[in-house]
Amino acid sequence: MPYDPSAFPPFAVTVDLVVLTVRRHALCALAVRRGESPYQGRWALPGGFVRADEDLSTAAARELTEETGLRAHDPVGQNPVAHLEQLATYGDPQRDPRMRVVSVAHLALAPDLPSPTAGGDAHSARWAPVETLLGVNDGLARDADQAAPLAFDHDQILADGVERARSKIEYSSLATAFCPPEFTVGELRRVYEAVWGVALDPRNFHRKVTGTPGFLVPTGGTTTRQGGRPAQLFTAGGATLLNPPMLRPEV
Amino acid sequence: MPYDPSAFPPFAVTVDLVVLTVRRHALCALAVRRGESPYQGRWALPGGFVRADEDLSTAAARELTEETGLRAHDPVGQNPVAHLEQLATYGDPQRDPRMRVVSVAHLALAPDLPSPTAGGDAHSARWAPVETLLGVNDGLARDADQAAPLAFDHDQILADGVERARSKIEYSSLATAFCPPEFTVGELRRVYEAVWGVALDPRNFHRKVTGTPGFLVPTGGTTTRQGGRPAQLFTAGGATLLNPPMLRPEV
DNA sequence: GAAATAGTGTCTATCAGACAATATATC
DNA sequence: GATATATTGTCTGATAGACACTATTTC
Repeated sequence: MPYDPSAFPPFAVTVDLVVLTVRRHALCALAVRRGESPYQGRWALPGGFVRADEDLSTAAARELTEETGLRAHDPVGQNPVAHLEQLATYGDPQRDPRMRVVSVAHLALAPDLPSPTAGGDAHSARWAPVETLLGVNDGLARDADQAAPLAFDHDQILADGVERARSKIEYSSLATAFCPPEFTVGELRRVYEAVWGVALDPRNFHRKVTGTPGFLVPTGGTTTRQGGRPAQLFTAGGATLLNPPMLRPEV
Repeated sequence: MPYDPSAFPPFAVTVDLVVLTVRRHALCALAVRRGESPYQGRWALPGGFVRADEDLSTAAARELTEETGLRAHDPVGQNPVAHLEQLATYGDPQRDPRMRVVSVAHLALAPDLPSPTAGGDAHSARWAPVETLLGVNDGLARDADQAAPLAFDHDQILADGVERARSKIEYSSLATAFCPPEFTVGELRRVYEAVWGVALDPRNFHRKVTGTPGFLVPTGGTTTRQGGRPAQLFTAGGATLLNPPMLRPEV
């Protein structure tokens, strides 16, 4: 290994965040409008530099809190809690026109929030459906506010994050990260439907999730916030891996 | 985003490689002995600096070729071909005592090679069973050549790479990356057995893999290199995702 | 009562795992 | 023939998906 600490090529290291939530039956991501060049005025993923004494996951959690007020895995949290994990690292030499920047992308899954906190140093921020941000269907899905692709390689990062979320809720209990602390089976099902973009049979879904040990723990309470017959309330159980998995329907 | 190109904290960026193969019925990883401080004389994963004009995957492929002679995904390769993918990025501020180094670890899966090429700048190199390198069973599995943990955080990186390989062969055709271009169902089964450390029923395995469309393509030839009745030879089919998956037996 | 959502039960095709039986090589 | 591996077939229990039916709320 050619370690020569005095002569290594200098890199900047950033973290970028794919923050996903489910709003109004759609999978949405947090986007911020860039206030400076390059890509000034374009939408981008939130992110920022890793500080000199900071771990990558610490930097990601800090950016998440700055942008959304969410805490990552806060064990004693009064604050809303989000799931946070490393996604992938992007280091094309040309990805930032100014200098060599390696970005360690992270994926955050959060329950529906009232409205984006345009905090930190973001010029403005919004939740937008991932189809809108990515311009699926040859750009037809982009609306007036989203005519252009995301800045840098953030389209690719967002697409990778969405695919990670879509596949990971199959074999883990991660879908509960999109739900408030207490939720019904129907609310959990609507999360799966929004993330996958499919319709699921409510009866089979109910049988499946309540029959998987450790997935859901009934709180004893009920709610009727969806209308109709009152539904039992659950919290996420300790199980993180679902066996057997909840498989995406074939297309 | 607080981009200030003139005042970003400087990082060194490296790639480290988890190169896995199956030798003598055991899952083995490539380790190199460090010739310099820190961790001089200790075993480590192969790796090196990312060059100033080089993509991360390019750097990983270059290191792989330097260390093993393997080419990553060579489309017109006479050379042996390996599967190469990004694994995860490790950036604890203390992981290298000399300076801030962020390492983008990659995972390579290769067919059994004659012997490690002690090429590049590695002092020496060897294949060792991952249990030996990781010292499972409270260190009892480490032999005389492997009394100490790997250098830096390479124990963690190796463990993450092994777990990635173990889980990924469940739902993808990646196990064929451990096989030569032509292989039998029995050889493929012994790959699964070595990677997972379990025994699989040869009859159910055969029915499963030959019944999954696109997984295996018969070449028409047969071989008897395992003894017993001649077995059909196959090449890897185009399918990359296995549906339904090949599930690891419960423990 | 109509409509909506929650929850249970039933049927069927498919699949995983256990294992009998046959095929074809080497020793 | 003994032994080893390959390959096919059979049986059984679990599960996914389709869907009938009941329960309990709001309008």
